Amino acid sequence: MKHAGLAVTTVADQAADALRRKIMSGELAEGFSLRQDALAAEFGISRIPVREALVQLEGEGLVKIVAHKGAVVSGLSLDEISELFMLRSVLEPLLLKKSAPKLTLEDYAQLDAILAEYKVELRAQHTTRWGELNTRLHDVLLARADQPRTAAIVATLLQQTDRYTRMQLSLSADSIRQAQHEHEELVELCRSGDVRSAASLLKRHIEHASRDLERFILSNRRAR
Amino acid sequence: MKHAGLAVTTVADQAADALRRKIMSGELAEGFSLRQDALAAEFGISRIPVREALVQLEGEGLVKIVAHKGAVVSGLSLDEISELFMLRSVLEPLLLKKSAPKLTLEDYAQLDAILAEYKVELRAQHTTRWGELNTRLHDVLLARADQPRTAAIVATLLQQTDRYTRMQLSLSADSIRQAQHEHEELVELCRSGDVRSAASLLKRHIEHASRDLERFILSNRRAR
DNA sequence: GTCGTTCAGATTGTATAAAATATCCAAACC
DNA sequence: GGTTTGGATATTTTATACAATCTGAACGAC
Repeated sequence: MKHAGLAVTTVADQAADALRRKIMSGELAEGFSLRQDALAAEFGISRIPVREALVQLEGEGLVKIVAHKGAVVSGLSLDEISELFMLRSVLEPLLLKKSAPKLTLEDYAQLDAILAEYKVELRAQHTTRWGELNTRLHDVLLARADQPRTAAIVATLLQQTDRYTRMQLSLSADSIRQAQHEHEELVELCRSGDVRSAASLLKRHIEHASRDLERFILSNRRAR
Repeated sequence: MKHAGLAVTTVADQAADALRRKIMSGELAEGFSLRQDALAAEFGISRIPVREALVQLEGEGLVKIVAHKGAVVSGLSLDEISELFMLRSVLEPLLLKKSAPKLTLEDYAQLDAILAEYKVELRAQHTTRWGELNTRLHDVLLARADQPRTAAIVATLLQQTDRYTRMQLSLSADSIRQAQHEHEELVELCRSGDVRSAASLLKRHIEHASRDLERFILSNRRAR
């Protein structure tokens, strides 16, 4: 994935990274209008790299550009969110089956570290960090599958669902504990070599998260 | 899908469409270096819309941009091609299951028309048209699934595999007939309401095409 | 002879300025 | 009163001009 690269070379990429972070963190909410000159002024750059950044992000589904009208932070409908989770529930187990047997000791060390930090941050209520850790965990688990295109798609899906997962986690302590528990079990199953069980747990884990989130959104919508 | 829109509003989008067509038709081969000012001169426009077109196409996986080096038509390795077909074999049956029951009489009329034209063009050796018909058939079959994100992903996959499918079809009369036969059976199964069989045939159809293509590429590679 | 360096040429990336387009509000018309 | 047409404003889109970066080859040192 592009934004995983450490040395960002062009201003447009830097702007894309900055915007991506702001959108994913929720600092820029759904439907927020992204005016080019405002962004250019904010970053201290010209509008052309801003435009390119927006085009990039549109490809990732984070913003929507309408010709001669402007760009807005794209919001997902409940149906779309469910669909993205459905896709994850299909694709991630597929990757896990190929990736799990190839995980190295370093990978497991990383996974353990993530799980540990997750546990710590649980008390601190660092919602932004949760999302990062969540995404990172899935990334590491699936990284060894050696299927770059699938991995890229899954990464985009994770990116798009991340916002909503975080929103939900920040308001439901139960969901957090549940996710943490499932993550630990998942890593343990992979370590023990039980790939089939791990894959099916991963599928259930994603479906579970999806159902939770749907319920959360529906109840929240009524409340408004 | 963006390039399905009829009224293209911006020059950048027009350039993207033109480039897309040229790449998919094979007029611009793998690895071909896309110089910005050359393209700008060719289209009679400035370089900025050319740049945006390239960024868009990069998001679709058709070109690869390296900062300060340039853009090239992206070529796929055999592994990547196989991976894309694998993804199609997973996602397309999923869509078909949801789409098939909702297909209208108009849809079937369209499908029949495509099959009929395919049969005619078979004799005429119009390879470019084959690819279009092939993609269109899959598109129509899956259109009613009402899962826009999945459909978008599949559309991109079709787009990227199309080049290679066409290359193979143009050199193997057997493959063409095989595909035609499977397509006809597929439509028939959908019409009869046997969704499960249709989905599994579709999966086999894609896997079959993939195996054929792999063999073709391998033998061709040795020949060089 | 091989390696490192420097410099010219070409190409991409960015900034500034001009053109095209959509939105909004008021005035005229039915 | 409601609808529509016109122009003013804001925003995007494109073009031109300039700066930064890379590539490749010639040159010299070891």
